[in-house]
Amino acid sequence: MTRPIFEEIERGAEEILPREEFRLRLTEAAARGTRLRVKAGFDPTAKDLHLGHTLLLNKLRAFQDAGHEAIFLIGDFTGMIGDPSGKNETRKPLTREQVEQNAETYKQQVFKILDPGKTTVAFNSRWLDALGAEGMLRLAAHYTVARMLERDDFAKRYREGQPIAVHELLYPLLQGYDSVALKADVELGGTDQKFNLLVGRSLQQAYGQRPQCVMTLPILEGLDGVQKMSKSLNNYVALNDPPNEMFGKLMSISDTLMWRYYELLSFRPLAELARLKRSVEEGANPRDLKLELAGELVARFHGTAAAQAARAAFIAQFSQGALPADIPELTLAAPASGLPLARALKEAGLVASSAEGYRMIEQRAVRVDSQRVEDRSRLLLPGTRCLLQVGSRRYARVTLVAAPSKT
RNA sequence: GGAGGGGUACUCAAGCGGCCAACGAGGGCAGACUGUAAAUCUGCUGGCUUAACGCCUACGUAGGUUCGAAUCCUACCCCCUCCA
Repeated sequence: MTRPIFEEIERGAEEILPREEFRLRLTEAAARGTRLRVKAGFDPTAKDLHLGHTLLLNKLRAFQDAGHEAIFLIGDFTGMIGDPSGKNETRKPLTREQVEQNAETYKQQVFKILDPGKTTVAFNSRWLDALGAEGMLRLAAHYTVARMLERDDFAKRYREGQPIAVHELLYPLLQGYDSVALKADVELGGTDQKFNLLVGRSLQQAYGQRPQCVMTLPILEGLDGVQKMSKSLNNYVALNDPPNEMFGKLMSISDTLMWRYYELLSFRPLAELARLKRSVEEGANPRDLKLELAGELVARFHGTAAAQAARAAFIAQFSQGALPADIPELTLAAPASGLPLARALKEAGLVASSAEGYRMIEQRAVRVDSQRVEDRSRLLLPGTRCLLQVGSRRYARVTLVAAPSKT
């Protein structure tokens, strides 16, 4: 019996529709030695992939490992139209150049997870450009307004009198048509994509294809633990984040969120997660598990050595109060009478303005050579060299040189 | 085409001639507390400066009235709803 195969593929999925048919197709493919075409679409709006995207990518990878074909679809065409986001706002349309640039960055990043040999990268402009007005209308004829308004966010906005642009109603059709063009067997997406994925299913049927199965995956919360991880909310961990930064971000999540990340991002067996939870209930410090989690994820994208180094640096800096290793070195010009500290902070890039610098000093957040400074009129004299700190994360080492006399 | 409503700082949202750099909430930053957290409490949150005063810029855009406007007037731009 091939039941263990189902378990591995289905792990972590929110919903599989229809599940029986999904299993049937897996079984058929195994029996015939064919590969299923598994599609996941990405908007080319964000430049950098973040951990939220990896839920989908990991699942694609799982399909690949089971011998199937992953189709990484970049929605370049729809990206240029402008896409309704989950927040009931209309995204700005992107230019062709932006889209191409973003797509290129995507491709470089996805292969940190996907197996290039079993991946097809596709752009939906290839068939959507060619669709034309006639094709668009024929496509639109396969769906009704009433059914389109069944989608949760459309229904809500319509009910509350919020605007819905017509092209937003067409967007799911285009996404669904992607499945037709690709002859997808399975489509993956976040739970917020459920409706769109199902549109693909019915369009395939309308075009005489065997309709795809859909698998939805949970939406990953961002570092704030509340809203979904996204670049625009600045609560994300990008795959491109340098190891130390990635480690630090992961350590800053709440204990509650840590468990969520363990469940969704860690590759550890479920039995082990249960064991870890028990150990915390028995008094273990969750911080130590957070170190483990951060280590696992950093290692996944940067390698084991980098993960160990990041962990050591983190402990040194925050647990033991050591200075970080990579403090920027700067040289600032100071008049003979001295450079006001607040301005030095600004010029060193530690604060956005000297007004903010003064505020930081008043709030007892500023240290010079590790000594807290509360005197806002403090001057830094030329010829000196010192370490500036704002809060516990912003550092700079500056050398003051005499400024050429201005007048 | 007609009628009505609206555009305020990162977001939401008050203000409707001076006390408004603009209530409040969220977010962000900092301090205390800690496990680096989270939660909680406190403070800050336009810029140039500063002991403080001050000055400049900002309430869709451009003008105007006024000693004085985010608040009144005019024109324009944009958004939303309803009717046709």
